[in-house]
Amino acid sequence: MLQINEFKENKEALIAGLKVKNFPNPEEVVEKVLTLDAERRATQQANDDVSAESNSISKQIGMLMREGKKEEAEQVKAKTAVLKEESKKLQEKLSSVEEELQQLLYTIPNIPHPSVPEGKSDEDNEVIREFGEKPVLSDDKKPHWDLIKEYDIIDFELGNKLTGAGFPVYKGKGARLQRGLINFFLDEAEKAGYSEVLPPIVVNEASGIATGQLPDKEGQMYQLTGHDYYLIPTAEVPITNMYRDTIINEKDLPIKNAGFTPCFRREAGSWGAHVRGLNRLHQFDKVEIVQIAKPEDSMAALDGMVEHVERLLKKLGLPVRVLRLCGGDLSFTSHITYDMEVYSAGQDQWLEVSSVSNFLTYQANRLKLRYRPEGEKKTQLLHTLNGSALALPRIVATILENNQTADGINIPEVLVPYVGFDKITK
RNA sequence: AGAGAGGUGGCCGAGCGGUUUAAGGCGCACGCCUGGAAAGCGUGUUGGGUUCACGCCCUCGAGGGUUCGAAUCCCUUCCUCUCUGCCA
Repeated sequence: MLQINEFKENKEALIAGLKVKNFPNPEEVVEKVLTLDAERRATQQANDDVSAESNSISKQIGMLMREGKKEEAEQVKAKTAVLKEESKKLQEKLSSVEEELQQLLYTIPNIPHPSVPEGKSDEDNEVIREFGEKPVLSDDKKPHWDLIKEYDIIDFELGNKLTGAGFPVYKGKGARLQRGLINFFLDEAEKAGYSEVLPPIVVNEASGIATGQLPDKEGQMYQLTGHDYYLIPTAEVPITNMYRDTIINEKDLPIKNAGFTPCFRREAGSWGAHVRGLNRLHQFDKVEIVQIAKPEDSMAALDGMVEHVERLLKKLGLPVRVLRLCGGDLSFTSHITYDMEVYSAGQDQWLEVSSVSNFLTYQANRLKLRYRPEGEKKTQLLHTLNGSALALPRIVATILENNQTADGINIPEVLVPYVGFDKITK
């Protein structure tokens, strides 16, 4: 969530930013935050004063007791009743004001970067780069949902039997391709300086709150019964939360981690032709990259992450376009996001395969993730960033569709050592 | 899962109702000493709220309670260790 300081110091910029994000009534909400904060401070101060007084009385009683002056002690004790009453009231008020402020802050999204274009939906996203050749396929080209049946490499019906819709079974060369891609992505991340982690795919409530999935987006996650545990929608959640409640040494920054996990999304309500086959699943595999950077370095770190993802896509030989998301399409917690889409020739569609974002201190504030700048007394919040590098299903779909030939599907050269074959045939 | 023992500062570890303002040690930082170093001596060393600042308040796993006063007593909860059970 945003820091109170941002409201005090950059009120106008903040209101303008909220407008870009299509947040309703920003002026009103910002004023409300400032009012609540002033109330919080006043109440806190009043309560502290009462505490100071009762502390001093208690010490006095202690001293009198030690000296054996019981009657005097009793007399002083009588004074505390009023203070107790007062303190109780103030504390109740304080926690209700704090709660209200907290809840309000939870509803306020992150502020977009100045370069983020205005806009309502994904149609207003800005294409900033395009590269890679679209393949020229014969007229009998097929979408991947036909190809996977033809070559028997991914089985949706079998997944239906085991679980339900959106949980496919990868078989034979399909499974092998999946495993090869994961290793390829992890190796490339390692080469780019990301240190590998393999985190749990089940997380608790505190983790969900810190990265912004909770409160209110629990509908998107699968929850375990009997626990406040959730299946992760992305490795961002466990990896970023590794640094919850920590103060990082400046010399250890930036922190760069990469991790492979399965991801689980309920995707309630989405249906239709554009989500056929591998385009949208309830369980899918993804390699995620995460960085924790000093504020002054985070935008450069973001560029580095985008470059890394672009390099992967180039190596796979896929046609790519890079989008800068508009205010309306930007996620709740994001300051700026670049989406990478690949052109999937069999279905003639651009598919999002990566989303790279800088969250500034928005997550770090909930995470209490800080460092102490050289020579400073106070700690400072860090910036968190993450990106998919990459999400597998749509990459698989595109590889299959774009490399289909009459006698099989060619595997991109860079993957051949990883999968152990260069063609998928019948 | 059952029984028992525990969770105290960067780390070890004392404290079990009032000079705790958390002893003592280790580590770390700075200073003195030294030709230089080691040793020794001295000072500092959780995080947060509020304040121009001094200060004040909160923080002994977390949350409640008892009390004038809680690290200390009571309840709830989470976690760790040992034994038993189960198990890849």
